[in-house]
Amino acid sequence: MTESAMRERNRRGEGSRLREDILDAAAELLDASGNEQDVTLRAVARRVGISAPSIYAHFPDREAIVEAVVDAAFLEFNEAIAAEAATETDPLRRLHAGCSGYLKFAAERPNRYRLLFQRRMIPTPEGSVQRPVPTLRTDGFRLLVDTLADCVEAGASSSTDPFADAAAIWVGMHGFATLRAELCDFPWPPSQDMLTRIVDGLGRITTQSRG
Amino acid sequence: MTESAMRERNRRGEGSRLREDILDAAAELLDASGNEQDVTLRAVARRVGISAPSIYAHFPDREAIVEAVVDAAFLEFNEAIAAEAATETDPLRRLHAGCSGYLKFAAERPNRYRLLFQRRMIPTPEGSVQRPVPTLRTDGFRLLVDTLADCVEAGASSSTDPFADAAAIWVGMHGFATLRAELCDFPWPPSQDMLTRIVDGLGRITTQSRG
DNA sequence: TGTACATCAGTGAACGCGCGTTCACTGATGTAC
DNA sequence: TGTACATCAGTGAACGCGCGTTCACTGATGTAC
Repeated sequence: MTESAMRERNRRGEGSRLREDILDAAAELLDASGNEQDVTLRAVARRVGISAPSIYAHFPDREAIVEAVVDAAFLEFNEAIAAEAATETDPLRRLHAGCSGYLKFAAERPNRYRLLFQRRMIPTPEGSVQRPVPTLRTDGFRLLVDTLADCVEAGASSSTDPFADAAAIWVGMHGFATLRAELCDFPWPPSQDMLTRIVDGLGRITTQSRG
Repeated sequence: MTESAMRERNRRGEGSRLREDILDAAAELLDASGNEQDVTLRAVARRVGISAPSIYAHFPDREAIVEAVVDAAFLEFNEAIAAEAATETDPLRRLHAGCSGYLKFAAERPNRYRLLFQRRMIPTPEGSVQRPVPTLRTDGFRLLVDTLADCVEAGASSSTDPFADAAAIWVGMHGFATLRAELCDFPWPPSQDMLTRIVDGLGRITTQSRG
């Protein structure tokens, strides 16, 4: 990856392509280290093959780069789950498929996943108004609630509070995704086993619906 | 906390008291910031009220301080859970009490909790032997497995694999503890509700055992 | 009881490092005439 | 078709900062005689 040697100046009007390169480099750095603090302006610049100040044409500061990487990661994450869920039509199978996509994303890109839900919150400056959570960051959960509601309607779940039960499933997924990444030596049951335990146990899946 | 002004030199033979002060300061810094990277040698020294090089009499490097704080945190954590569990004799109630202690610790000292299971693993130097996980770090889980096994014996759980089901409960606890700390704005169900969902759902608690 | 001295518990200055950010600049590129 | 020039896409040097770590040191304190 001697990209620095290869990179040549963008042509006129194509300056914004550098923005993409910066985001890609930042995401790669994050995947490699898992530590947000390692995504420094200078490290990103080195990886892209530009000088550090060049970044300021596209991002106001270091934080803005990371923030953009998070948004991109959420987009990928949502798409990965939705794509997996879309392979099934039966609600219960769709629920499992979506959750399987969730775990797959977390297993394949653990550091990217960490970025989504384990990021240190930016301390809100005193007196400032709390920014609302962008819908981008809740799409995955909404799909989960809807799918669980479909399961109830289809008689596959006895849940009386799909929102709360979906929250419980999410909690289980997240716990598994993060602990498995952190404690590789733990004798985890097979991923499919664990998924079934979590989804069926927390989603109040009725026994007879599992043929 | 103008401790720096108050601190005076230890008497002869009491030099090791500084070690405790350093650990306390490091733990406090961590509680305040939640970011392990903020626990710098110099910040710790400032908080204790000593010069930075003084630390080297007690710790070989910065990493060793954090490592010692982690051990101390695990000790506290295990004791908090065991103490809560010890308030009950009925296995199922003991299971709930222990898990409640777990969540309480995580809620009261979220940054200390993060240190336990969300710490970036130290990349093992090439060719070095992997250190075995100290029992200190698995005591909590062992208690969980044993208690769930007691529930099975008492007829309160239909689990056929207490280890795997305990792992699932742990996963749920951890997911709830971390997500709740990270996403304060999410409309979480009450903590007790969530605990019941997780423990009963993943621990295969039989309906009739819940009076 | 007095005193020389070893030891203990630290200090202060300095090192080189990588960082975020600023500033004045440069040189290629497209365009107006 | 040629050329002056505005603009674009960056660069290079410099700033002040806090960091981990090293080194030679200091001054109080307890102890051997």
